[in-house]
Amino acid sequence: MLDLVSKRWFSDVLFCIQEGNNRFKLIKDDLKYISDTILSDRLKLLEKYSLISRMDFDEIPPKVEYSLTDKGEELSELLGKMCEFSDTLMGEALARR
Amino acid sequence: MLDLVSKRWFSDVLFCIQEGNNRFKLIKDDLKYISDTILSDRLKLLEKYSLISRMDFDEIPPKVEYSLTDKGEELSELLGKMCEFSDTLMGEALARR
DNA sequence: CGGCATCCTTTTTGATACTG
DNA sequence: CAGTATCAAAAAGGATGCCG
Repeated sequence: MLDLVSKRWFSDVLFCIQEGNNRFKLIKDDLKYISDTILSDRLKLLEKYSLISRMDFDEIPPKVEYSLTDKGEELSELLGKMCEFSDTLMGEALARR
Repeated sequence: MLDLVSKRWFSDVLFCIQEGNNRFKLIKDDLKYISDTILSDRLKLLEKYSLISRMDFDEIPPKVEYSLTDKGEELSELLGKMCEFSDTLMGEALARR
């Protein structure tokens, strides 16, 4: 799990979907500097561990929608806590300089 | 923070110290495959963010003891929760194969 | 639009030897 | 004992071009 969330962009993609960016392009545009390769990989990982679900409409041009599963929401909350914790930590580390 | 915990051995070292391995060599022996370089680096990071405290006895041969700070304990708990969560996730992912 | 394959760059990790 | 310095290896990330 730690290996997972520690991957660059992983949490970003998760949070991004949570905020309603449910299409490949939407996520890509929202995150700006993520590459196709990485976004694709992270989506697969998220799906592999049932953190998101992938809905393919089988249309041309392709249309695919992503959404968080309950587990995804749960993880998102945990990560949120880590981020809060992180903020206080980093704040103090900065103040100490 | 995520960048931090995602580094290889980072959480291992944290947990290891929590379990009472308070010396460089003890940690190294307990984790077996960690290199000096990495252990040294992780200890510095942990100290930098006040997750552990480093007590140097200024003896020869050198004697240094590490222990978790309150923040370290807090992080350790959060990581514990992530691991629990992870276990159920991975279990299910395995069961699905 | 939603990707994958290829190739290249950057970052991280690790092995070894050495020091106070 | 508790590290550091140096260098080599591996992993991760990214740019580009292409496809159904």
